[in-house]
Amino acid sequence: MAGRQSTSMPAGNRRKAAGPAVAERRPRAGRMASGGVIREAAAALFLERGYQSTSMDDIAAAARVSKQTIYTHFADKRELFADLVLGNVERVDAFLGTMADTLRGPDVEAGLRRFARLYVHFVIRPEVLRLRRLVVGEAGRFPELARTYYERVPGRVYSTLAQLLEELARRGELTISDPDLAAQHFVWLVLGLPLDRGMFDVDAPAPTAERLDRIADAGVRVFIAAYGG
Amino acid sequence: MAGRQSTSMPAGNRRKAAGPAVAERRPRAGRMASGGVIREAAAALFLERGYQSTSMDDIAAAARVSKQTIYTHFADKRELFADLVLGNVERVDAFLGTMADTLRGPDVEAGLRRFARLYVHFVIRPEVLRLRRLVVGEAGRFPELARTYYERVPGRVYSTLAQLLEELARRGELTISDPDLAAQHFVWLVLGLPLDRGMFDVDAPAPTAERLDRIADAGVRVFIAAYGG
Amino acid sequence: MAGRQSTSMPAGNRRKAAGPAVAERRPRAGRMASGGVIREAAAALFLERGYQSTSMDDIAAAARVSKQTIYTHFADKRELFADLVLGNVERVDAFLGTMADTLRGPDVEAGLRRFARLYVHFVIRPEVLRLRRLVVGEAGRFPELARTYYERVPGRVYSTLAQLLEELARRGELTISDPDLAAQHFVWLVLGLPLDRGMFDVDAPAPTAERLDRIADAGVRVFIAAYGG
Amino acid sequence: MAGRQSTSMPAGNRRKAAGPAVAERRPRAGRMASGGVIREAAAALFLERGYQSTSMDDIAAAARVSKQTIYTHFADKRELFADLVLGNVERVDAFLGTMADTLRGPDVEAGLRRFARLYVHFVIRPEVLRLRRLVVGEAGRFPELARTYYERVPGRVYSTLAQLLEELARRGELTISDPDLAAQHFVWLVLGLPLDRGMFDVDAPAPTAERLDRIADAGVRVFIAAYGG
DNA sequence: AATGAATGAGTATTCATTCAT
DNA sequence: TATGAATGAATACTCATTCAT
Repeated sequence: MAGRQSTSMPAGNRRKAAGPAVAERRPRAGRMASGGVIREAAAALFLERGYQSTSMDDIAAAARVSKQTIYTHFADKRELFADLVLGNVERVDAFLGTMADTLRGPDVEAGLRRFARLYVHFVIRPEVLRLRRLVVGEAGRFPELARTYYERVPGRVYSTLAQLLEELARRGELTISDPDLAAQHFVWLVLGLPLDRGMFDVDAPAPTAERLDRIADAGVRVFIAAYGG
Repeated sequence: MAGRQSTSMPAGNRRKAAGPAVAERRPRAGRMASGGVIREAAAALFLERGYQSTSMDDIAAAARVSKQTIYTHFADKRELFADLVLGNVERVDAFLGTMADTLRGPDVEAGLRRFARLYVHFVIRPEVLRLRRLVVGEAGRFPELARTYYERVPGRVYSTLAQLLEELARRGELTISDPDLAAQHFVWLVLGLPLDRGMFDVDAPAPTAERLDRIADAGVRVFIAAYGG
Repeated sequence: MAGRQSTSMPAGNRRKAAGPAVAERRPRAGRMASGGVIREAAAALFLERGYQSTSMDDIAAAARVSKQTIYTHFADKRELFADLVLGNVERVDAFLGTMADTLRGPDVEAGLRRFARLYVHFVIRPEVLRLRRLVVGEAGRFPELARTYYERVPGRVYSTLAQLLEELARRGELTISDPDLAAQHFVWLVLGLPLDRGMFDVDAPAPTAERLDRIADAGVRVFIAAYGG
Repeated sequence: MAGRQSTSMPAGNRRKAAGPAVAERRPRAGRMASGGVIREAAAALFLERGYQSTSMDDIAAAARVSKQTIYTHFADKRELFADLVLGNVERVDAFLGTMADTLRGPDVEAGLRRFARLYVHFVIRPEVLRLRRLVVGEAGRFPELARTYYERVPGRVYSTLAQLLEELARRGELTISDPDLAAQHFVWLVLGLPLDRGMFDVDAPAPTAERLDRIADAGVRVFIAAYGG
């Protein structure tokens, strides 16, 4: 939004007064970065309004770019959407690293608690919830994309967690027969309540950090009762 | 929901298959019952294609009714959607009753297992998953509706379960300090894995009954380890 | 206004008369000037059929342009209508200049007679009457527009006339205490009869030039009897 | 509005036998008055929103009557409109009588002044202006109706006035060669300004009674200057 | 006389995408 | 690389009118 055109001309009647000289033009600062600008504009709009309610015109306007310029960078609307959904998958890597670090330490339960808290706070962020809603809601239209998102984003957390749990089991810190299942139990004990609520209640204020911590801790307690020692 | 049309044809592409004779047209008697027909047609299409991808024309065609007839029964498209989402809420009652029955019995763990299996099978049905995806995906456009759905459908299961667990605790069969939280733990231990996967993977074949049972049982085992006796 | 299309065909039903070959289609060059074409087509149709009875489809067909092209040039139907009503206001300027010239001369009554004849002929033209009917008829829907039209078109004539009359009074040629009122008397003595009839009788043949001149002269005679010397 | 039909019997309900339980029915208080109720509802809506913007549904709702009941009383929408426009023509008679009375008296100028005031107040009433706008605006769709309205309503005033003026001229009170033209001059001297403004400015507050009287008096003064003695 | 249900044609407006420059 | 102009098909919703009861 915000002060959208540097020219002082009352936007809208540019049509006729195209201007004589070409040099005078070029209002856009960076010129080249269109791709990124478009990507960001599209992402913001998709997350805010959904896929179908966001038009290419909206995106072009938000990116301050002509519609055709979008098509220079992206084949079609689907691609723009796929870019939003899968474009930041690599960011998960960072989280995966932190995850391992968090879990490490002499006190297993404390480690699990640290990770549980980290994870629930991460997932409950509004933009993550919105993306999740978006992907789920468009799963009918983009089945492949939804599946891929699942594998690449939460799926990688699950499998990494399973590996780490298995390691702890091998070290005798936990008693686990099926590490994948155990990972699922851990995740849903911690995430189930706030994530489910968050998916349905759009306008609800996010739970407070304290509440999230308590939920995480309670989940870990149950997990330890079943898999501890 | 309910078997909407005895014909197995995927409503909507009738246009081409107009039939051989023109005389064959107008099979509908002329009066009555349109409301129900429309409701069912709309429900089927919404679940199949989503809200925005289903047009009023599609619904009219599927219901074999003129478009305006839809508008005599429903104020607008939103109302038709709300009808799908909240129109069958009372069916939950039946489930709630069964639920209580299922839990009853001398062996607590066996009761929980029966319920867990019942619940997971219930929730994993394709039409339930589709409705869930639909509501979540349109939560941005229909926040109130999504919230209401949450309260009336899964919410009622949660609170009923919490009551039943509390009762068991009072009878000394379980050790529970926060029944609502315990109910959430139970639900997500059992449902988390298949529901999460089901939400994202549209085309995936439903898990086999055996697999679901095993998942349910495993969840109950963890629950008992934490809350048992 | 402006002779809009040289073809005498009643624009709009070209569809059927598509011509023999398919290659013949798309006669419009491809670019440019659409704005003007649309404007003219819309004006002609609005004047002929009225606002509500003219559909955007009609306009698009008459302008030989796709419907969406209309929307790239004009925000909505209202804007197209406003363009017709206020788009040619500046043409009044020409008339205002002529008006002053006409009135000038040694013989005041002769000058008034010249102006009266000019004015009545100007106003009684079918397209002016149609526009007047249109604006009045849509005054309920476009109150602001009707008010503006009144101020900018007849209103400017009235006030210019008042100024000129005041000048004549200052020179002792007329006796006028309230120039605005005198201008109104002049205008309605001359215009009242033919304009009122013209507003109601759509199909009536326009009065002959002689009849209009006689009406104008008679009006001036009354005016002079009251305000002369 | 007022019961326009002199027959007190409900048009034609003999066809069917009354049936056994006729007394029990009668949900509507007045039963018979549907025609009138519809007429009034339609009139109010047409005047408020215009012809095209008033739907038969609107009228049915406002009259608290089923849509089909409207069609029992009126052939179609046009007839309902014609009824509004021409249905109260006979009221002009009352005005015509008053008009003659008003003009009578020893002082001609005073009589003309009385009539001028009466007339301008009559015509400037909002509902009269609205009807006039409506008829003018729909003159394209209902040319015959507009012409008839003109003849029957203002036209009768004009011709009656012409007769009365001619009589005065015959009595030597005025000097008039063309009574019809003189009547037009009178009418437009008095009405021109407020009627023209009133037609275009929908929302404008009606002129005060004093202002209208002053306008009327000024018009009469000009008329007398030209046609007096 | 009155109704509730139904209809087919039509309303303004929006869409993702392509073309010539 | 970027654009403004153009498009055809689709969108939700409305209309005056008729049918069977």
